[in-house]
Amino acid sequence: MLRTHTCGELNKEHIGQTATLCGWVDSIRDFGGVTFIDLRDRYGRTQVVFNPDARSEVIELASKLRNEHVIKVEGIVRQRPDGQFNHKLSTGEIEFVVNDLQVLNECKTPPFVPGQKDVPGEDLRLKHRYLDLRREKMLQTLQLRSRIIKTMRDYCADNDFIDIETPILGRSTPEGARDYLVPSRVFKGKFYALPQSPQIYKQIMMIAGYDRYIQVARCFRDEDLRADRQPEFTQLDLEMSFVDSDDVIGMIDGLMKRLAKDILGLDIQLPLPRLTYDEAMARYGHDAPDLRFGMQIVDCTEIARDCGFGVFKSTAESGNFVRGINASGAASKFSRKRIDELTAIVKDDFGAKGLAWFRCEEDGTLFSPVAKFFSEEHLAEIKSKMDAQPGDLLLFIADTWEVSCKSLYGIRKRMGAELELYDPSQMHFSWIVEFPMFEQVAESDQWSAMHHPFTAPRDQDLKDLDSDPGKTRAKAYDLIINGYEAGGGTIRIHDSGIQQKVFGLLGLDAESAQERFGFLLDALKYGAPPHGGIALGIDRVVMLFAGLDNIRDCIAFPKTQKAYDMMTEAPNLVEPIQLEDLGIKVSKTNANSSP
RNA sequence: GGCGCUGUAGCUCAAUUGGUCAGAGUCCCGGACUGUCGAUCCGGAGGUUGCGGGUUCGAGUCCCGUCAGCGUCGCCA
Repeated sequence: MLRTHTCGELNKEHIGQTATLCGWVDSIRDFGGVTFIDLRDRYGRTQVVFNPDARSEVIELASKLRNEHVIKVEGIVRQRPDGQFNHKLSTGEIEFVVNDLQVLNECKTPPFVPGQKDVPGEDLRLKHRYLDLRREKMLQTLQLRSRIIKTMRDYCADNDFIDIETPILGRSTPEGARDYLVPSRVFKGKFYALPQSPQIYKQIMMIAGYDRYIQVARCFRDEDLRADRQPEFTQLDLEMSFVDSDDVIGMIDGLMKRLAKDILGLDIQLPLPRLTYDEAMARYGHDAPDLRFGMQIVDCTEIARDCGFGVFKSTAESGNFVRGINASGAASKFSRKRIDELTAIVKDDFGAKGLAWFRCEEDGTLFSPVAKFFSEEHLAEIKSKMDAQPGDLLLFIADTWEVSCKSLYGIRKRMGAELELYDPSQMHFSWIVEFPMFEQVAESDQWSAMHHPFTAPRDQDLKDLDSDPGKTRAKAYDLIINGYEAGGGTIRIHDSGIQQKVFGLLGLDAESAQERFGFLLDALKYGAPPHGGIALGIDRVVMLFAGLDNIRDCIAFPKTQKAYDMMTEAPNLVEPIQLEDLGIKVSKTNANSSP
């Protein structure tokens, strides 16, 4: 080792000792005579002092030091003078007096310095990620990530889970997200697919008798990115045999309790609250609601049915819904202009036809541009149903169930943040359960799997599989943290007969099901135990535990919104010979898309 | 693919309604300074305002296109 200690290690216990430190120059304070340098590494910062009585070569060399040079210093640990302790540093009671200095490597003038107050633009950070990762915040987040994953692994190991790796080069399966494909050189014209998740492999492991499996698994989905979505991401993938929903949920409850305690020092109550899918949609308009605040959706369709406002009345009469939320105390904070902005959002983003609003005045009356279409009685009914108090703002969407859900969810989410209805550091864990097995494919009588085609229906719903597929509820559960889907799982079908039936409903005939999933269907016939599991989005969990608002900041080398790696410039062109080897001819290139 | 925000010095940002608006801090270069820890002080260098058109007497500012980053809808079993 070039060093005897790290930059976060020395303290008053070491006073008088000689030591050698290595690190990056974090800042320089040159007084002509004495010069101070903060030396930084992963572990901390140590103030390094160059005194005027040092050897002249050392002083000469020190005067040439610049930010981010990598140096090695030998010297003596000394207590700082009285009143000059730096309580922000773990090493703040001592300083390191240099006898000898060696510049291990210089640093070009960097585009930005890790210690600067203002965070540089994200494109610059991604291009020079090696500099960005030196920033304290990035270091903390990646350390937090490491601790979270370790806690997950420890917890699973304590519960007899076995960690098994599954292939990255797999087979493309229908449905789901777009696959990332890898061409085969040997089988020209054929492709591997990178796993969207290790779903099928872990089920096979159950059939093989490895009754508790986990994997910290990299997953790949070629879909458009979001703040909480990257093309490659990491899951804690977990599967158990001889279990039902409650067993898996209970196992994850325990994991969340341990994570909250070990990582955040929080005590959370178990069992975590559960909400059915139907309740979540009715109250919050979404299957991953942020439950840190109320502002629940209220259905006013019945009042609307016989009111004088044509939009409301016709909506109710056509079998659609008039629902609203009470933005408590928002009347003064939301000007006419801000309401217009909300209206634009629900129209543009969710296809709503409009946004009706009422303001509850000081005297308790409801003011609204459309109030004139309502009788006193109807206004009173609305006020009572919405529990409107003076200063409240009521917002209504009259539309289909789907549009009203999306719109009100969107508004609620925005208002909750803007009105500061919750403490951003608060953590709320919950489960959404009893998802529908199927959802109707738009404008057709075709069904698609809400989760995936191996999801088991609830036992009491088996009878509906033939008669009323839309009514069947699945043994599916999503873990929600602060309005984010942090994980989701299901109990799987372990009966090949039921599996065939579900495939049938999904429009997969026996032949094509056999063609695509034959190996799984076969395996199910060779003694498959009842089993189920879950996958947690580790990047999202880290994001939430770190209090961040995007997962790029919890990933060492993330990609941009176009799935581009600004540092390595991937994806990129390959040599013609490589394509030739693969038997691939590129017919269309996007010359405009740089670089 | 749609909608929106952003793009000005290496970096972070500023620049009334289109009119000495090319500016600050920091970084960089040179100098001063023996106790700072966001050191301080003096001096200097540094920009074709992302790119391409257009409107105008005049564009960083307005319009159109385009590129990039971000947010979002679609999409993500």
